[in-house]
Amino acid sequence: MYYSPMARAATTSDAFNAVAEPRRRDILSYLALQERPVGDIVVALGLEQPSVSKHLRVLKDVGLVRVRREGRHMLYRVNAEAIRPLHEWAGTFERFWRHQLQKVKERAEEKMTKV
Amino acid sequence: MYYSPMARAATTSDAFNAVAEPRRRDILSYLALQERPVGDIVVALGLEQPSVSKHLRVLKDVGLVRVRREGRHMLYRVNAEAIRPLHEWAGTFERFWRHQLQKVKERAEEKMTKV
DNA sequence: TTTACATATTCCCATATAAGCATGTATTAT
DNA sequence: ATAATACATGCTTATATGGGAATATGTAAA
Repeated sequence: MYYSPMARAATTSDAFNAVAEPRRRDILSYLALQERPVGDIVVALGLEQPSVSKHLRVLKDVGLVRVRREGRHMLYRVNAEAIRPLHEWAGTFERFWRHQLQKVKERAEEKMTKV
Repeated sequence: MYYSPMARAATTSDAFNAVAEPRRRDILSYLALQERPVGDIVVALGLEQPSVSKHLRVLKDVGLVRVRREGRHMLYRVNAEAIRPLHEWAGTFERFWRHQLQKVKERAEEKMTKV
């Protein structure tokens, strides 16, 4: 078997790769409030329709959004559950940034008492 | 000026793009515990040394890690503060997945009382 | 059945990898 | 000064975009 370079993981490989694209984060934030048809996203974010459809495809492939049809409209909504892994991974570092802030605070207080 | 397509945002454009690569998340998790030289990461994660150096370069460029030299060793450590934006963005969806879980729970309880 | 509307898909192309391999650069040891 | 150690960087290559433009698909309205 020959060498096959995985230049960069596919955007559809997981939620991390999918949300790396800023427009996709914008779309998710917009959809967070409420289920919406594609056209609304196009107008709200000022993007081209094909571009929005492609981004939605990626989001759907990784389970970050769900769709249902209503007449000519495709109503997309966020599947928040799929964002949890991201939140939890980042959360494993929470105690470290708290610790860093604590040290900054301590130094500030030390400076105050010295005055 | 001509059209210049940004095929995909640079891995160094922000923390979101930097952590999209699984190996870089592995490196961050490994460094979370403690400051480490490059060689330790190579051994611990079983990657090629140039590969680790390049990943560290990306992480450093977006401020996810800091370095200091100690003799021949370059000691890398996590800058947890840079992971916060990620945690906070994902956190804006927390109430939605809680809400989803709540509905699942309610349906389950409804089913129980019906029996 | 045309027509209009809403969305999805295809094709093209410049760009940015990530891994492998080779080589350059510090810094310490001999 | 030379060798060895620890990293960083450069080069090549196959791959996966994301935007633009055009076109296809699906549904409802006339």
